[in-house]
Amino acid sequence: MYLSFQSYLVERSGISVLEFQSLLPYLKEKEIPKGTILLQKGAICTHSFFVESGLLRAYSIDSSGKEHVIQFAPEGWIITDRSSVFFNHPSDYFIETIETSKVIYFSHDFINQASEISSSFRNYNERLLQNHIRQLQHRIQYLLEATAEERYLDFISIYPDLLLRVPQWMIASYLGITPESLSRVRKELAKRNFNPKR
Amino acid sequence: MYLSFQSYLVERSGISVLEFQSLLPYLKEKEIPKGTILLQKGAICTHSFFVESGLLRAYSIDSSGKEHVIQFAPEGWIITDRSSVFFNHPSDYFIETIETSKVIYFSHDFINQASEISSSFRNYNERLLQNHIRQLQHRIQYLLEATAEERYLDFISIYPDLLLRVPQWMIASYLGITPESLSRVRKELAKRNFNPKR
DNA sequence: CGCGTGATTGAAACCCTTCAAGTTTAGTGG
DNA sequence: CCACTAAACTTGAAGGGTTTCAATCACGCG
Repeated sequence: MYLSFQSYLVERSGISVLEFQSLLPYLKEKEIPKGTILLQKGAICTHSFFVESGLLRAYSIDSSGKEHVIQFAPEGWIITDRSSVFFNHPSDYFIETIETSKVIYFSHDFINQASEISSSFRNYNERLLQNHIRQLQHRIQYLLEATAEERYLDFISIYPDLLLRVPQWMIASYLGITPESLSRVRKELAKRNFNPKR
Repeated sequence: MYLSFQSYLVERSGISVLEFQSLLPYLKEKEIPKGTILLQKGAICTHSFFVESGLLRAYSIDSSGKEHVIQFAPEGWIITDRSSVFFNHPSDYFIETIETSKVIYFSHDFINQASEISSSFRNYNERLLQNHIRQLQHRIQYLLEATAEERYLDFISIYPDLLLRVPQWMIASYLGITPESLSRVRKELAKRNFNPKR
């Protein structure tokens, strides 16, 4: 059952199968029903989650009670509150399953141990961090520069597969607009003969 | 002249003075006049910049020609396009001196070499990355959740010292609003007897 | 079948932008 | 040190994009 995570890591990080096997004690796998909260705001995030199947999201709730989606994580993605894990701070957000999902839990110890025994894993982990920064930067750029429509087009070009799986109001939340606005954006695009893959 | 960078690194990263001395070949220092561009959009960012004195900023220019400030870097800060350095991609933005500045240039080789000879430097570097992620996440949260006024108040609580040194239109650009809007926000705050340190 | 959640649509309100003046500030050369 | 100019900041009025609120429609699930 860890096979998917194993082949993922072996392929991406260059860690060997044997090395991975030695890390098994740091892992646990769970099947999580749809709508389950894996991380509560205010709690310290002790684990990161690798999604073997299903779909998760991270979101915050602001002072006026509105949700803001921070990240989606379909199969093959990792989702966590890095800052909370790394700095041992209470988390600012929630992590929840959007679909029933098979999830691998791994702690910071896993990463430390893996970095210890495999320098290529250490490099891989840094690549992950750098990539995360790149992605956050991209999102900031779009929030500063782009209209709702442009942000939506960007979203579907990056995550075309999520269009069908994520409720529209969550996408709106990710884009920083209301569901009503997204609906109007889509209507406008349809009028101009735009057709996302569906 | 490298003393400030040396004591900064020794104190923060736990690298020893001797180790730092051995890294000197990877460093160069320059005095840069105000308004000089250190990194051009489209160029590959080969160096990071430690600010010994003065003030720099990173900014992008969008398709309609508008500037968007990504980061300010006063003395004691590091400014760079991490993604460009790490992935060898053309940079999306510019880095420019707002004031005449004394700047230390260091390449990725410096970081690799320092990580090689000092595990505490390696840890420090990861802390830097994690911290960067935390800060970007915070900014996204504010762009999604907060009004112009809230973003401004957040800005001056985090960077009170920059208020006096950075032209207002650049702060507006950082906040994602027009200079006119920021002016009105400030007027509104003044009317409500709000007084930033000045 | 009916209920609840999500999506759509309309109208009014709101925040912020745009454009177009003015005013202030800062820097430069005489 | 003043005069001049350019840049930065302010202010007003009009406009645009997005939100809010409310009502309606569509659909999946018990």
